Amino acid sequence: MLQPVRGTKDLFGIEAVLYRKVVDTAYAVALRYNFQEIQTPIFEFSQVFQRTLGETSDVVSKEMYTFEDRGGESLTLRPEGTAPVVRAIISNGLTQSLPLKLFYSGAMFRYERPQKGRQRQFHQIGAELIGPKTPLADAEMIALGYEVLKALNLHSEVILNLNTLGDAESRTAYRTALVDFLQQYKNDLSSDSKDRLERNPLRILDSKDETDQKIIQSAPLFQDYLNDESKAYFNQVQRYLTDLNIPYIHNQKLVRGLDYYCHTAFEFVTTSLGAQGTVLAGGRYDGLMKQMGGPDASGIGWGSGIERLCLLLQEQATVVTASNLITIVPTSDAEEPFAFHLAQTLRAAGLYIDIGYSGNMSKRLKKASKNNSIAAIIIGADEIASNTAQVKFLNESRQETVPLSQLADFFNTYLS
RNA sequence: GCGGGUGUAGCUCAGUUGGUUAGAGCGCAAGAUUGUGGCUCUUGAGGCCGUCGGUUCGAUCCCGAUCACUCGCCCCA
Repeated sequence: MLQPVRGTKDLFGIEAVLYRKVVDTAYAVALRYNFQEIQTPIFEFSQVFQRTLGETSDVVSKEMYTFEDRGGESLTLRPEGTAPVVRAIISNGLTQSLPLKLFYSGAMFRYERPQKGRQRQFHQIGAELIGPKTPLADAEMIALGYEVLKALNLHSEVILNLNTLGDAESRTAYRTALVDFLQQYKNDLSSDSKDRLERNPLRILDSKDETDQKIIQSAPLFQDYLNDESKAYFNQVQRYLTDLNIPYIHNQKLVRGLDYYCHTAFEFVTTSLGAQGTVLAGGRYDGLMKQMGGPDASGIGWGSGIERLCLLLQEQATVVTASNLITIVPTSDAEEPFAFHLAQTLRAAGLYIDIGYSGNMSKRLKKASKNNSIAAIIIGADEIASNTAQVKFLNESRQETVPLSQLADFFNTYLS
């Protein structure tokens, strides 16, 4: 059996249509915010991800497609979009032209067990705003995400979860307090959480284990450890969102898995995709650029899974928009050359033309119905002799004779 | 990476308590219709019953492994 590689998928038909719709819609919205497109290579030196995402993160420790090329370099298929974009900014000296607003779409790769809404090769749209460190930037990025979802008519299916991870100082203070607190319950924690206590204690906050949750209830709260600056920053972001009427919930347990995040973190989440409910997510990453060897510029960005968006679009039964297709129906094989020539002429005039290929006339008309044509142009010996065509409107049960020379104008007028 | 479920036609699914040529509906193709689609009727094509191995005189069916899909965990988009 010729199977595609595990966790990969062929895209065609309605799925391909939806995929394109998502990308085109998102880019059109991003353009209104003055985002420019960027395309980075599909793979990078492994260091790009290892150094930035955090050695203990799941992505780096078990999910990367890493391989050695023939020159002995360790390369990795990109598991996410932010690190390559930041690398590209440094590589190309774009740090001279901050602020930058960049939009991308493309394939990402993670070696995971596939599930609904989770593939090994998946595709993201994403946006990064690099330079300004102001709550306005955070709010603008969230607004962009919201507007993209809105343009796809998905905003009502999704809830914005918002949190702050504070600056480095606040986070370190809280982390210490949390670990101190959890140490006393160490033996009661789930095995996953015991592990997390070492690697990423904040993650324990959103554990699904019941016992963990009970313990967490009396744990110290992040907001009590935020310094004034972090608090003020987050308050301002919230004020902007409220002012823009973007609904959200402050989810104090929202933690993001990658090392480079700080301050604002957000996820648009749906309940209708099972365990993979996160549809568009991101956050602020102030230390990333410097960590990668660039200047100390801050940034905020998000990524969104195109496949997940498409699943949601399918669930709400999106209607395929009928194009204005017209099918030319030769009454027999003898009229095919003439019909082909006519098709080319009409296409050149800007019309969408298909040809009914084989069988008797009945079959050819049937095909014109099936491909959703608005009309059939019937060409037989009589029509050729009289330089006319029979135009049959397929959803109006109406038919009229039109001179061949006027066909293009006839349809262009009809469709306008 | 861990645990559960499922694999029969392009799609949705029957079925065989182990026994010649494995079924239906939809879809596809041809015809009924020598120039008129959606409805109807007739006919046809299409399956190594996911793959490999074991048990058996004989396996699509029982057993094992493997692969894929799926649900949950982990994690994320």
